[in-house]
Amino acid sequence: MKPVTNSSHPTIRDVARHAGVSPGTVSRVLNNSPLVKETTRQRVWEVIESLNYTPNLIARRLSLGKSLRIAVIVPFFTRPAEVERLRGVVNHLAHTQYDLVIHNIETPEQRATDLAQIPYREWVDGVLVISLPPEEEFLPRLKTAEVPIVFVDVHHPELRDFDLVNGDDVRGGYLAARHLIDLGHRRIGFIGDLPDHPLGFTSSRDRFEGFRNALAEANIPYDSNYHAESVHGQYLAQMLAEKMLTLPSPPTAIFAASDTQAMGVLTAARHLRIPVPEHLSIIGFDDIQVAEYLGLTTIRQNLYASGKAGVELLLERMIDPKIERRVVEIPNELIIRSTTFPPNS
Amino acid sequence: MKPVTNSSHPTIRDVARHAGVSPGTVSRVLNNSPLVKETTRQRVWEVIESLNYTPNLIARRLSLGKSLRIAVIVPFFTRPAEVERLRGVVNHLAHTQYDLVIHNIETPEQRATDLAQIPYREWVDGVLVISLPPEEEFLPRLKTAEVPIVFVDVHHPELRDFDLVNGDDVRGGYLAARHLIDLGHRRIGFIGDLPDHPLGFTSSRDRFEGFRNALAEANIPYDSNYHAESVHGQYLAQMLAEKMLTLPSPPTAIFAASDTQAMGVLTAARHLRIPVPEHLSIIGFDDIQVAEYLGLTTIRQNLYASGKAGVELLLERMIDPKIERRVVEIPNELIIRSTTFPPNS
DNA sequence: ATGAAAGCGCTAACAG
DNA sequence: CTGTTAGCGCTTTCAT
Repeated sequence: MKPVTNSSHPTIRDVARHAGVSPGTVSRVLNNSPLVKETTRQRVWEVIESLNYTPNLIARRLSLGKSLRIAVIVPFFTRPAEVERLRGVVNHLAHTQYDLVIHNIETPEQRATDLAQIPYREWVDGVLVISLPPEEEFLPRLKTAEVPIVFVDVHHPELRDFDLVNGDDVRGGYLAARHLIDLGHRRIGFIGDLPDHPLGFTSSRDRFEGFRNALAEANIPYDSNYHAESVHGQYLAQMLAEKMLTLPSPPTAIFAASDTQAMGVLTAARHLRIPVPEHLSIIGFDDIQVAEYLGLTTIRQNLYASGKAGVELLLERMIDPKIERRVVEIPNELIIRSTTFPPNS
Repeated sequence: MKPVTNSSHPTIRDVARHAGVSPGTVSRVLNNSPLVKETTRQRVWEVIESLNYTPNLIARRLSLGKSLRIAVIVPFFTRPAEVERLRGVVNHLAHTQYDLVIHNIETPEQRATDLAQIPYREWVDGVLVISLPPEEEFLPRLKTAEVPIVFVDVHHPELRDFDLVNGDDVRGGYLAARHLIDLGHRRIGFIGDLPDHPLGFTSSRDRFEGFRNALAEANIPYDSNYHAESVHGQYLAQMLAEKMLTLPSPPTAIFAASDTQAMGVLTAARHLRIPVPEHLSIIGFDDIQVAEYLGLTTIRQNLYASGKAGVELLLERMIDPKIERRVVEIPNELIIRSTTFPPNS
């Protein structure tokens, strides 16, 4: 064959020839084997540098039987929250010999093919799944996968055997509601995602659960008028909020399951000329970048840390698959800014 | 050797044995070679499926002498604008057999090592450089690189030989200033990045150039009081704006070289209780996602399209390195929202 | 301490 | 149409 090989690159054999040693020795030098005479090592290194030789990673991978790659499977990776997690992943991985392959998932079909095939077809050494609950039918395959898999920000009862990195959405929702209740609010609305998201996201549902817990604890009865859900998005949240705020007895505070949706609520208030926070308190979730600009009170998740923790767990497990299973919890934090205030009526 | 090979994977030889053919034939089947009998093809496919065989890409790469990977070198990839470009890249690449390796650059040192080494050490088949002007000393290496390199959003006089995808920042700046001038503004401020950015970004400078052109064309003299620069960032832009707006004769409009900086200007106006747009018009650049929420008038760059165009050029050149050099221009567009208005005085 | 040689899984030239 | 074979560049036993 005549491979379209990257042309003029010297190979390990060239180095060996120039240094008057065997390829094996050069390999040993490259891998810092202790069993090579100091003078030889020197000579080899000199040749390596004069030839500007760099090992071919692909050959190395094949020979080692390792791909030196990890895959990250992430939905809508341009969303602010996912990007921040990814940054944690990318930056941490930059110090290692591992490559990152990003699989962006935007439909259930994509998830199906990627989750099912990646561990096999792509020959990766590890997989990081972010924010993406697996479908039931793939669970068995995942459990018997030959490569380690770590889940970040996915809550699923069947993941008891995997390393996990999670924020506590239930607790986050509780913190948000608690804050409003402590301020004196009793009529509190919730705006979140539909519970049956095609990709099965659970965060909105869990945040709502925490929210309800806090209300129950404060003996505030659940009122379905104060509960609205739609497909994720700022504009739809705005519609829901406008409806809720024109109720005969509107809420004095609204908890949005994400900052994006909180922005929709802010717009609704502006349209209806309801002063925030004087007549309406608003709290979001995530603490995405604009939240600070908007002065939005919110629940912060340390997204960068969660991405970083995910790779760390994965790399450790790749080194030793038998270590005990770990669950890392990334704590949420209430960030009080200027959209929450005691109720006015 | 005893490679930690991905354990139980069948190889091409297993398939061959089970199908009673040679590995070569299996390879031909896999690669859709026309020179294989239909019945054989069928039989081989059956075995492939029953064995759940999938080819080892690493071996394939080594044998082909191609890495089937492309590298993208991008600064601060979490910035909204870069993310959007990346999405164009990732989504377009998902349909191909190529992997993406992301190199996030945040310092000149990182750029130096990555730009210099990637084409060699990493064995990639192509490189996409986003928003990152090369340092002079690396230009020769880039020009003689063995792999195709495409630059997206980098303006540099020495890039005459490369495929390029660019927005026209000068024209964008012109459009922005022109819009303000057409509204009747004469005292127009500019807030942008420092011209000597360590990574050599040129966009702010070019936008300013277009801005000045428009002013000159309208016979508005340049006033250095209305010109302020600092390190990129919302808060610093806010400081500059506050200073500019408390001048004895403050500008009636401000052009910020990015939406992020425009947000700083908005904050400054709010602090100083200057009504926008009645007493102060503000126009930004980029049309990042929040711009719409804020009602910010801005210059839109079609970022997704630029990322996509970048990979397309790259893939085409990888197929045929001898095609004529191309320059794709992604047009800017003035998006008028509610932060610009005729001057009030 | 070093060389020789086999092998990772695949492709492609060559022969038939 | 198909089998055989060499080889991609590297690592790692096994000898010496």
